[in-house]
Amino acid sequence: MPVPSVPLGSEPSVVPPRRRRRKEARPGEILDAALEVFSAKGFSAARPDEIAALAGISKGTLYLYFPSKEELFKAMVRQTVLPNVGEMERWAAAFDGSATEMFQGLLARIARLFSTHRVGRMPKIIISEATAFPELAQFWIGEVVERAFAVMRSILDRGVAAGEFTPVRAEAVIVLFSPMLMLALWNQSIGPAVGRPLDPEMIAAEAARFLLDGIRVREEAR
Amino acid sequence: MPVPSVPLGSEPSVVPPRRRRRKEARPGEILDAALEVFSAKGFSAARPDEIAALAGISKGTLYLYFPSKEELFKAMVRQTVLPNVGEMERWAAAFDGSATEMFQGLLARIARLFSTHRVGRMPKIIISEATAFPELAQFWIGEVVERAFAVMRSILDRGVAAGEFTPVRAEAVIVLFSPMLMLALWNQSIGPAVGRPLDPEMIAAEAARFLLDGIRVREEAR
DNA sequence: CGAATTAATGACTAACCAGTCAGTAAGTTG
DNA sequence: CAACTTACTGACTGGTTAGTCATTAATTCG
Repeated sequence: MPVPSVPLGSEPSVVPPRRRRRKEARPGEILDAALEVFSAKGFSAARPDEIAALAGISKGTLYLYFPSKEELFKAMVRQTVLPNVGEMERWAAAFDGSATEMFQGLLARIARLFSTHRVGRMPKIIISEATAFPELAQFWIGEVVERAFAVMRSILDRGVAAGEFTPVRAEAVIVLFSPMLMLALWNQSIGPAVGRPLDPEMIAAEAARFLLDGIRVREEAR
Repeated sequence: MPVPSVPLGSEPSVVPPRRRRRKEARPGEILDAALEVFSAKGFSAARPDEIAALAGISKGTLYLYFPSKEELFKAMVRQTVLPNVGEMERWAAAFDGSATEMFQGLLARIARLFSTHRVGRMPKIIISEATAFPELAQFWIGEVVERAFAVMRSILDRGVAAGEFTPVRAEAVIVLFSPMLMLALWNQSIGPAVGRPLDPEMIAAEAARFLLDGIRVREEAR
């Protein structure tokens, strides 16, 4: 019996030979595995052998597609992050509503993205590795931070123009993002280690409330 | 000339022999060097040889004082962090003023601490290593996060009691800390790699403004 | 079907590194 | 000053790992 028989009732697909040639599918699978392992262990502790095994290939094959561990790491960051930035920009460009609603919507969107998609793991990775890979940090600033800040600025400008918002200085925009970043960092490192995850929706809602109106009681009397 | 002469005008201290016996001073010096190297490279990439060299001793001596790299790491975290938490608690207990002033004061204090003292490097280290050292994350939660949250809660309670603040749910307290944590993380990883440090005082002031009153314009009209 | 092409493999190597320990010398005691 | 104690050293070991390459086998083409 050289070829194992396919069990009755299973998919009519072919039984996979030990070594399949799948040049097109490999890079994506490798990058998926790399995200998994890099985000769990950090750059130095992640082993190419483990990434390869998770992708269902040998280490030699991994090095056929990526010239080094470092290049693999950078490619993984690009593939994970860039599509999501573009999508956020399109959402912002098409948004129809008040600046307040848009601000709340942006935070809620980021919270949902971080909790459902693996981009949520990127802030932790970038912060951990920025010192060792300044080049990566520069890429991150240019391709992610700048573009996210631009989206936030467009919301603020809309709000100021409509008389909804007070002006906000450019250097302080990061403060408006900080609760969502904290959420991602917490849920990807300290939270799981301690069994106390944060609820993304609740954090987004509370952050929007604080940042829009603050925790002080409104002065009713003049 | 077996003993090199001390140059005129220099300190009247003895010329250090190659091997000095300084049992009392070593642990502290080693922990300082460890903070330096661990915060620059992360746990896995930091080499005991390098830490020892920075502390002015050999690797063998390092292992005389700490049984392993991991124990050295934990001792370094404890020594760096604990004294500062206690000081913050004493400040809070002695504070005399409105809740608003206390909130602003706390953020300003944290900003100053992070920019002048090496505790500013701890958030990055903890977040990076929490997955690999769950035990460390638990220590951090219990000894730092809980106590910092308690200080913040005391401010919020004072504010609510005085009619200054609206009530804030316990799970959302982290949002009030997030700008200061973001500041520390940025200035210890992405910022330097990209030549764009954040100004701590400005971030503290803007964060306090946003969190107290929000970015929305106050409704003058009823 | 047989030859040619190339995707995939995994044993190998060169380098690295945490931790050890036999030996050295600084300091102490009688 | 001699005998002793102990802080300190650094060459070494055992284990690990990033990256290589000769070999194998899946696929294509004539």
